Amino acid sequence: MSSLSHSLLETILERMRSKGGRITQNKIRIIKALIDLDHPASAEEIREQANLPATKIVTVYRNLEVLSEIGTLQRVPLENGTQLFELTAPGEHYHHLICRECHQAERLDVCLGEELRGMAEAHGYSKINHIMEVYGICEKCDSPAT
Amino acid sequence: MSSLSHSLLETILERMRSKGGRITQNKIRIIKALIDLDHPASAEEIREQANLPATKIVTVYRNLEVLSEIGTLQRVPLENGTQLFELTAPGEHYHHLICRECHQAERLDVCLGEELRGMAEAHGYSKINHIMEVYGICEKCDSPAT
DNA sequence: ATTATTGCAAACCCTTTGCAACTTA
DNA sequence: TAAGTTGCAAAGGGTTTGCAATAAT
Repeated sequence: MSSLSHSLLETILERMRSKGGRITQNKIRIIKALIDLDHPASAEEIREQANLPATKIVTVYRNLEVLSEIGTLQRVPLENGTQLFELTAPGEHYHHLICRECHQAERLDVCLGEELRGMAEAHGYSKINHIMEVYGICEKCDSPAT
Repeated sequence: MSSLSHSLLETILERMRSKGGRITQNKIRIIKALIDLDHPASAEEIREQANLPATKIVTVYRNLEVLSEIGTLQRVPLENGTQLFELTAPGEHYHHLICRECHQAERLDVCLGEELRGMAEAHGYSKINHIMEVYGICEKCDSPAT
């Protein structure tokens, strides 16, 4: 009952505390930035959205790592080998449609999770997860340069 | 009729020639190595399989790039942000079940290509492709250390 | 006080690039 | 011999690490 009244931010902060972490302004702003962005973004974009120009990018990465450890961060691979970061509800994950030019990303409502888990287990694998991302050129980027 | 008698190696060499490329021992050995490996591998593993200890890794990358340009190379992202390379029939692609410890990878017989293309086009995207990879721990890596 | 967090700077890893020397067709 | 390929060496880009200084509980 009490947990139902918890926002995602509060839930995350609680998880951080319970593993011995301390709550800093950086952490709060970074989590809020991820919530506001609501789509995969680079560490740099996250720092900008969090309005933390003085905070070093190392620190952003370290805080993203903390989010990853408590199971509430998804890493989204791009075709060029870099990655974006996205906040998820603990234990959840998403799939996206990503423009390979502007990196705009929208969530897709498809997931083969159950099927893939079944196949992987049949092959003797454990601790299974998966990624699925769709890449293309969005309408905006496809229109003739003006 | 004539093309039916072409092996994948010959097909690829022909494509290379027709775009002005020259056929070197490096190219032949790298392609053969990819065919023999028959699963995603790193540039370094490919050089080893090709038995080219004297060939610089730059050259391997450059030849992989050529394969990519003629549409017969797939890049497989790992969770750690690096990538593996795999030969495909021109225009084809695969999905895999990959051990996140030993990087052993097997092909999976699933593909949502059509559905995803439809969804992406409905969102106004063009030049669509996608990745899907399943990660886990294989039986070998999961058994207690001996 | 104790322990986590931050900055600094350098290292890291894979990959790419510029340029000159060398092959291949 | 003209154009593609290779090696060399260095740069690149995103990410990580060690260490000392700083800040949160």
